[in-house]
Amino acid sequence: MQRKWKNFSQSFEKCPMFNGISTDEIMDFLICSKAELKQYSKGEIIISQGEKITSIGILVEGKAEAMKIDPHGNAYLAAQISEGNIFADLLAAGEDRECPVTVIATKDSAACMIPWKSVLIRCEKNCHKHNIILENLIKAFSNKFFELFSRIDCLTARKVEDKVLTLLEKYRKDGEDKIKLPFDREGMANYLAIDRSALSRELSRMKDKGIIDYNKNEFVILKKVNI
Amino acid sequence: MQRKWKNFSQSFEKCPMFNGISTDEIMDFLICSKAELKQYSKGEIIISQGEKITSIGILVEGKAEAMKIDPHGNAYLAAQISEGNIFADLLAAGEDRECPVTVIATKDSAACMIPWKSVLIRCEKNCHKHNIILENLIKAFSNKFFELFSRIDCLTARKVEDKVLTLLEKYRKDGEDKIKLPFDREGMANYLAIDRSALSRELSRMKDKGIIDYNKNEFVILKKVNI
DNA sequence: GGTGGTAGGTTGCCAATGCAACGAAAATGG
DNA sequence: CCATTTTCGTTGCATTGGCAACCTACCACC
Repeated sequence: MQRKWKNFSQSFEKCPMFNGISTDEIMDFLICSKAELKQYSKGEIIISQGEKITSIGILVEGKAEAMKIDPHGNAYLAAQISEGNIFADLLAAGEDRECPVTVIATKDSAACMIPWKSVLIRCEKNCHKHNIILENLIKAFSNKFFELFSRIDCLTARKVEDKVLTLLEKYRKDGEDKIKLPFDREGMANYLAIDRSALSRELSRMKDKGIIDYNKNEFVILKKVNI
Repeated sequence: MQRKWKNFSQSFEKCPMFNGISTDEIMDFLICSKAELKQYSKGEIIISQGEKITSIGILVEGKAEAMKIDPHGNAYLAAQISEGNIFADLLAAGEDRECPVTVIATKDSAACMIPWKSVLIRCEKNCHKHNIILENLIKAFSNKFFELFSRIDCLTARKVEDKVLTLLEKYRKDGEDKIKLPFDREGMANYLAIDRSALSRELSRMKDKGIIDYNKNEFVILKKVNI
């Protein structure tokens, strides 16, 4: 039984949920919490939009994407899920909520599904690692929340220029001039909910005006517009 | 000691954090968790942008607003906090995170500040109500998360018409035609990050085109545009 | 080296929408 | 019940940005 989890120990170790937990303790927890292993072929649906989920998932192998269908029927990318990422966590932790996205495996994948109840309820052995895991999870919730929150800052700016500057500020590391974004242009445009060509145009304009400089996905803010 | 909390029992009772907990048990919890009462005059700052907070707050009296300063120095409203609302919860539950907003009392107010550590750590008495409170809080986290998530759906629509329709769908209750929004026009425009007059214009247009009907903040979707 | 594919810059066009200003209607306060 | 304030709709104007089409540079693969 424990064997199957061992194969994926690397994924578990990089999962923020298990920060500060030894590999052996992780294995103990997985057994104690009655986690299940599910496997998916490339293209297979892991969770459908509208479905109700009571287990949190950890992607232990492969890659997946959360797609959202808008009212016009267009599908667009809501999130990428890589090895070691947690998914469906806030969904399972909520009360009887429908999944707002469809999660699809983009490679052959495996996921570890952990019943939310067994995360929440202390196991009989009262293992104190259990507490740390819950605490880690809650921190992950907080991070996900503030990630959305800061995206909203970008989205509520009324002009492309302001959206870009807000985005750059968000990714600026203290003391560093270079800002490296984790997007290509199309990803950046999607994140900001604007047209790719309009973004390109505006970036050029901002470079001409001397507000920013950039090369591929590395940016520098030259001129503080305001504070 | 317990006296001071009694004055605010109504606020605690409507706080989702204490769902299913009796008033007496709430009082026990507040003492056990070393909660503190803080009072603020109208206009006083409760939390400053950039501050780090380790206690979650419950507004037990008055009213407050979370204001955000954008890069141009404009302040805008990020959230309203009424009696019985929890605030700074995801902030305190995160790790060492700076508050992204400034919280200001808009009336003379009182807040109960509960150290996050004492929510997370089981008290020595191992009171099982403690678990329910934590579970309630996590559900509240989930709700706040999905609230943001669905706002992003509205914000990422490229046209005002789509933003409006997405918003209406979000507030539509199953089986009811009338959709009542908790905004005035200006609030609605802010939520959707568009100009108020542009919203008014578009609403009129949509009424003319027979897509929706409305009266004040009550709306009806007449024509399904798509699915 | 050639070839096909992809990412990203450019541009023209025009509809969408931000902005400002105004007026009407409704709500509030005395 | 009147006066004041607030909310909401309307409109003209200038700007913005979505869309489509095209081009270039770069990369991978043969």
